[in-house]
Amino acid sequence: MASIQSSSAPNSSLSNLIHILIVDDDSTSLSVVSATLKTFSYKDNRELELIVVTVKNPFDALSTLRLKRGLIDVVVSDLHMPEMNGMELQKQVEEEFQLPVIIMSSDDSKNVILRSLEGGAAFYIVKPFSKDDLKNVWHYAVAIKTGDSLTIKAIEGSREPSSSTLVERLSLEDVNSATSINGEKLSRKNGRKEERKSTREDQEVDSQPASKKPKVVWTHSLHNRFLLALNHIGLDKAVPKRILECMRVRGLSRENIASHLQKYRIFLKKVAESGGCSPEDLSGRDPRTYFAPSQLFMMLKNAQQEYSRRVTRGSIQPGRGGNSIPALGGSSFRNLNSPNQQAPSNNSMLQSPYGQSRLFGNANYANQANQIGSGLESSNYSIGANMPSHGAVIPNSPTHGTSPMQMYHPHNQARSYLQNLGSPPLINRFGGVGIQATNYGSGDGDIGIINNSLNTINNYVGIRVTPDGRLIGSGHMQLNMNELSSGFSDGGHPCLMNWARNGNMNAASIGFNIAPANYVAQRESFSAGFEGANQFFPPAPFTDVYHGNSTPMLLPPPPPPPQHLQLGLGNGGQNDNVFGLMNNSPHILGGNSNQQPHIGHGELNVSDMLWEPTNNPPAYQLPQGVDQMSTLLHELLTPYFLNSLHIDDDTPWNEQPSSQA
DNA sequence: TTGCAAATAT
DNA sequence: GATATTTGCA
Repeated sequence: MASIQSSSAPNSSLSNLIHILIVDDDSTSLSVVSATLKTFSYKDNRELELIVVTVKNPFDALSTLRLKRGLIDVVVSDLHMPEMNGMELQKQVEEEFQLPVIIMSSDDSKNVILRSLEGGAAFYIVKPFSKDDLKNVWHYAVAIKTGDSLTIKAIEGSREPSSSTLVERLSLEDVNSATSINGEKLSRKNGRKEERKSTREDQEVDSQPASKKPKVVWTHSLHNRFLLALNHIGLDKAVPKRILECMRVRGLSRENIASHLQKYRIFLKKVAESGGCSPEDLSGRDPRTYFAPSQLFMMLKNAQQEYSRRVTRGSIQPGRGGNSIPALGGSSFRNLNSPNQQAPSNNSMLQSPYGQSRLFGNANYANQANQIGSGLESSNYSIGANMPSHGAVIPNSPTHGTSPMQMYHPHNQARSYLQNLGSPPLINRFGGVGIQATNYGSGDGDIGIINNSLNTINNYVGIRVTPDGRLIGSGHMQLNMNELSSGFSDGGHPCLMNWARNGNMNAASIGFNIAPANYVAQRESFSAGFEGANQFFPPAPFTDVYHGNSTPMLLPPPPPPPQHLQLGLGNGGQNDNVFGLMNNSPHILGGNSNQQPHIGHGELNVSDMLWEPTNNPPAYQLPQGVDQMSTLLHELLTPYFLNSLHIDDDTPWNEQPSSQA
């Protein structure tokens, strides 16, 4: 029943074998997938041998899995099959074998895709697939076999013997071939894997629970999952238990999460207080191309398409001073929605948030050069992150008379999220995180242009922004917008997020710039520096994507109650004019007022924005360990964290991610 | 349950 | 010695 084809000589050791079971009633599809995957395994310099097992119906798939219990690493299944559809198969496979199932189908309807992902599909590829789609499958399989997912799997012990063998025999070449970061790190990584291995081995061999808990390594992908959970719940409401439920990672304990949450909060606080990273923290790191974890692919793809669609159709609202600012809202962070926000419907992803006074998480979809980097133009202000533009540098020059047609079109974007996997770093493709204001200060026409400066050397988390376009990372150096494209640590490739090489939790270097539009108009700066083969992260649609009620991960709670006003932006939502609050808030969050002097007229300070006006008591109490600055930073940084992940990156989250070969 | 901080592992 | 993670405790 099952046809087994090995991509190379059959005598290689099990450690180098990747078994993929492909299930499809269409034999053409079977052979295409099979053949394509094999080409990847041929090309893969990790010397991994691919064993493809193809079956034509789900029942054969199940019996093959039983027969080869523990041998198959990944299942790729067609969705629509006569006897049992792919999702039913997935359910069974998950239940019985705890194996990831990738769903493929020609059905590209959002509902189906999301349902599949919610149901637990590892990811979803739409037929006819491109080579890159299948390359992803390959990468995923490699990740499953060698990567971080096994970190947790090793702990949970949910997989069968052979997989432990796989883990144990993790080849060092895998790690070494990953990239040339530096020898020290690599050896450390190897060390970790070895350690993991022995932990698992001990447990298995002794078949008694170790007295000590195996250490959880917070890999990038695990951290990513954590961040997703945080975003769904809202940082202010995220407690370990809820995060745990949301993350749904077997083997991960509440304590693990509590600890990590603690660490993450410390990180945010540190960022908030320091205003960013020190140059030493950031220098010398080379930006990498990152992939997002598999489950994000489709959501992001959908979101991106949706955003493309909306932007293409949407109006471009002119900013003041004759500059047009692409306006596109859509908060990725539900808890930051305007208090007046209505609950998203199932298709809320499709809802245009135009005209709503979102506060954060707005996304712009910037495309070609000369589009304004980011920000939602609303009557108030917004902080947001741009959608990535496929292959385009996104400068912050304002768009004069931008036509919607200049915006990104979904047609060529549709698959871009999967394209370039494994390709060398491309140019900066990200729009910025930023703050923009149209009602800034006295309302005399200043327009906040967001400038997201992401630079591993001389940018900081720029908390303070000045109207003349300068960024002042509190206590640190100023950033000249013209320098944004220079000084990157790796041949000029901008880098968005970098964790400190030394393991410290250092912030991404993100700069905010608020400047009068006409000023910015003369600038030539990037709106952001973020590179990667897979720049697709749209922060906004995340929450909106979720609906239904099956998978917690995909099912955020309903939007916050109206009284939930985030960020201390005012007075219970009655007045969204944030900037009216600016001048009466000299405080710096965390009490480090010595670090950030009072900002006078015409200057903006994020802290100011976050600070509750003294005559307005906070609308709600933030939980312990969460402050407004942390919340803000979380919102701002998360998209970048998420975006900077390799699908198979098992680098600990606070280390520099490894790069794809 | 949570978050903090001490203890322990790496 | 510095960090990351677990564990104990209020």
